[in-house]
Amino acid sequence: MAPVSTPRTTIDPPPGPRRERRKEARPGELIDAALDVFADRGFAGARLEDIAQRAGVTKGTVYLYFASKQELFEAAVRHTLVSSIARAHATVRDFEGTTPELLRTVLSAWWHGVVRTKAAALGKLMLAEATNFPELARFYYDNVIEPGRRLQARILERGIARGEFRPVPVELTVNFIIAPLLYVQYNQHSFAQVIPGAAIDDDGFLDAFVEHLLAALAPREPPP
Amino acid sequence: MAPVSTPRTTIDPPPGPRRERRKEARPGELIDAALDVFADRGFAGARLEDIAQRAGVTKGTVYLYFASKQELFEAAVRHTLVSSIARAHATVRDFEGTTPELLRTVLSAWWHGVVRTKAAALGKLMLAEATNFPELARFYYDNVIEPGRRLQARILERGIARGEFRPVPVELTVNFIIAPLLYVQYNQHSFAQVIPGAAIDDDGFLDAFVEHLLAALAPREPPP
Amino acid sequence: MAPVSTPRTTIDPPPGPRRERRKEARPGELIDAALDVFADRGFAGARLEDIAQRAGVTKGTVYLYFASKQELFEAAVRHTLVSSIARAHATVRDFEGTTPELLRTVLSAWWHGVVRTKAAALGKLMLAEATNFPELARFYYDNVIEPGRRLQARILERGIARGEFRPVPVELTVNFIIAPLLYVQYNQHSFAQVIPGAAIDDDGFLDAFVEHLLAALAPREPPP
Amino acid sequence: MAPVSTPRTTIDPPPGPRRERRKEARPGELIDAALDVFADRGFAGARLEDIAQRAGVTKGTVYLYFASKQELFEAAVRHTLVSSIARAHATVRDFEGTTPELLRTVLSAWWHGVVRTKAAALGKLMLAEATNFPELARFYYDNVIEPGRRLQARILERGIARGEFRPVPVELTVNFIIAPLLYVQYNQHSFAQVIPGAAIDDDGFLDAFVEHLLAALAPREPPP
DNA sequence: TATGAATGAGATTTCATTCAT
DNA sequence: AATGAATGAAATCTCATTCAT
Repeated sequence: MAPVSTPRTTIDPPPGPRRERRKEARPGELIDAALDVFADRGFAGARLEDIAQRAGVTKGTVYLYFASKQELFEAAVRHTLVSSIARAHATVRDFEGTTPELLRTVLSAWWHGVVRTKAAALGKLMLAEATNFPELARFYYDNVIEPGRRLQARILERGIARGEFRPVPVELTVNFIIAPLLYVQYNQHSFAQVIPGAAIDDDGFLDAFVEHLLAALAPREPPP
Repeated sequence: MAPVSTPRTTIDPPPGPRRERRKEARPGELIDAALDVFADRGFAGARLEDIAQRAGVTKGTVYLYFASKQELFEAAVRHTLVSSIARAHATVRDFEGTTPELLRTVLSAWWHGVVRTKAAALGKLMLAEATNFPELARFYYDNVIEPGRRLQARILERGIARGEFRPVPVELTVNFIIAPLLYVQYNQHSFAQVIPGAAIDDDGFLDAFVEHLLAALAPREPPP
Repeated sequence: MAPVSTPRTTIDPPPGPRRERRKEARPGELIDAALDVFADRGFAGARLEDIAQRAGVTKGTVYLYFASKQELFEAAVRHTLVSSIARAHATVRDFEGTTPELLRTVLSAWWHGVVRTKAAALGKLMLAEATNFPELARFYYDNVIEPGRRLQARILERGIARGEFRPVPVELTVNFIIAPLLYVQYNQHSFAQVIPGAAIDDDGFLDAFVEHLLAALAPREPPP
Repeated sequence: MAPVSTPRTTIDPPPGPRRERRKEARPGELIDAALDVFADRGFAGARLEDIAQRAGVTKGTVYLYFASKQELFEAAVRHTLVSSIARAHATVRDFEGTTPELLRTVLSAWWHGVVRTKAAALGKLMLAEATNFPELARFYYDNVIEPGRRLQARILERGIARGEFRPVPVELTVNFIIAPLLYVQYNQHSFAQVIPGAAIDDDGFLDAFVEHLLAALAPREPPP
């Protein structure tokens, strides 16, 4: 039962020019490559060499842009986040329809814009490395998890206030909304990678989930 | 579980009492220690030295019981999950009450018997290492995830058949049941370790969740 | 004009047992080897591998006893010093003869006990590395240079007080006493190593120097 | 001094003005910077990057003028010492005053023209690197040390011959003249850099030393 | 059975050197 | 002539594994 002891397949170098000067593009390319490898193997399991190779450079080059493996890791996490946080909030603020519609819209955005995106890998990565990188974990928590929870909380409160949802304990219910999507997201970058049957790609997932949620949140009929 | 070269994906019955009973006291301590450290730092990040120290022995001793770091890892995973699965299935088979009660019983067992237990660390660990240990991931999937899902599916089907639940897409709905508990379980061994506010200890969690589920699954009032 | 690009002559391992357990002796052996190599090549130029090999172990072993190259360096300097400082002071305190005799005695002790000893290498080494290791330099200065100067100053003062030496500016004159011996000491571990003619082994050196000093310090004949 | 493969151990006359005059401005700045950094950190410890930066260029530029770090090192050593040697010899040959006056003149020239000059750094540098660069050491020895010693020897012989000095063993006594000045020179670029109290700046140094020497060399009063 | 000193392969990191621009 | 991004060899350091005791 061998671990994937790194499929050290020596990839043939791309046939392009060997020394390409890309000062502008490099950090981004490195961060992309790093995110992939870190998400795959974890921080300790990722080798600088693999990251460099995936970015099409040699080990030394990485150190022109990042002072250490750890700094590269943090840069990868931070950079990937920053670009995907802002998007979500705008949606809620200005929404004018019913709250069920709002809920569906937000979850759909997450499902289509994150869960199956590269940025999704970050979730599992941070979950796995939180204890090793407490400060980074805090950063992630403050900028992703907390805002995400607040977003859902606000939706619930809106629905309750408008009589579209029954009164529920908001903080707890937030978990029931967040968890299933996260579950799929984690899975996608874990078991689903190595066990074909484990993937939950079903396009009906989102519809079923929204339906499930709305059923759970629907105001109770007053007894006649 | 002796190191065998033929990969097995389902669990053998626990081995009858053999001669080497004394020999098996040590491995247990090692496995406990290993689980802690692996869960904390991941496979690559865990140092044999730390594991040995936590078990109160020296590095060399580990090799008297496990041929390699990897075998120790696999043993820790296998050993820890052997026990708690079969029990649950029996519960379902023999349960005589209503399905809502059954659901509550099973989730309560999970919540009190796993989520806040040491074994819970395993979940996050396997999630993080699945891509590095495909065969172990398969083993875990076959023995934990799949059975767990089947268990929930059976409950759902029972409820639907008895008219206690409305008809829902079973396979998808299973996710909505599993995910919140897993979410808490993961959290407990990740962010909650380093960010005080992140823990979800609320004792009301289970009740609220069951209530939430039952609301979502309740049969619809027939239109008058 | 090639540098001695490290005569990387792979020394055959000594025929003794390959894994020898010498916990007690190791640090000393390593320090000895380190002092040699550092004195030869300087801190940056010395390779851990060379030091380890000279001590008859492998690289990894060095790290069982010293946390880093720098710590090994500092340990080598400190340890070698400690053992050779105390000796000198005792001599002066209890001396009962004339001051010229005392001077001869002290210089002779230095010449025979240090200049041609292994510890002598330290002098050149610290001279070369002082700017790279300020704290260590301070330690060396406080424990070797300063005490050495004070020792000579005391001798001068004794001689002047007893009318055996003419009055001279003590602090400055100390330099004229110390420098020639240091000069030989430095040379021995520098040019003399690679240029045969550069060695100053002459056994007459010490006698000539004492004679020279006494002439310089002799009280002037009062004009008749 | 062009890089030649045949090692030469004595200095050629400075090359007549050639075509590449402009090209030689840059090397000068580089050599100055190199001398500083090499003297500070030693050969192995000096980084091309630092040298380049101090010279106000980038690393790549260094290689337009010197084929390697080592060649730069050799050029720095050679270039720096070319100038000041010949001058001194002329002084001795043509001096017309008393030998004590000659001694004072020569030592004064060294003190003011070298010891506190940038070139002084070279001394410590060569002392430290002699064992790493045997041929360069030989070059330095033949062109600096040996001539320097011969110079002092000639002065001593002149004094003895003219009855101004008492008969002393010339070769040995040379050491007693050279060493104190070298000692100060070394110090200036070593301990004095990091330990304020260690500097020997005293302007009385030279006077005291000459006085000391003359006392040691003064012809003995014939016993009455 | 247990130890822990020792090993050595492999990882990260540094930096002299190259070379396209 | 000059740059500076990129390379890659070599150094330091880590740690799973071995083995004499």
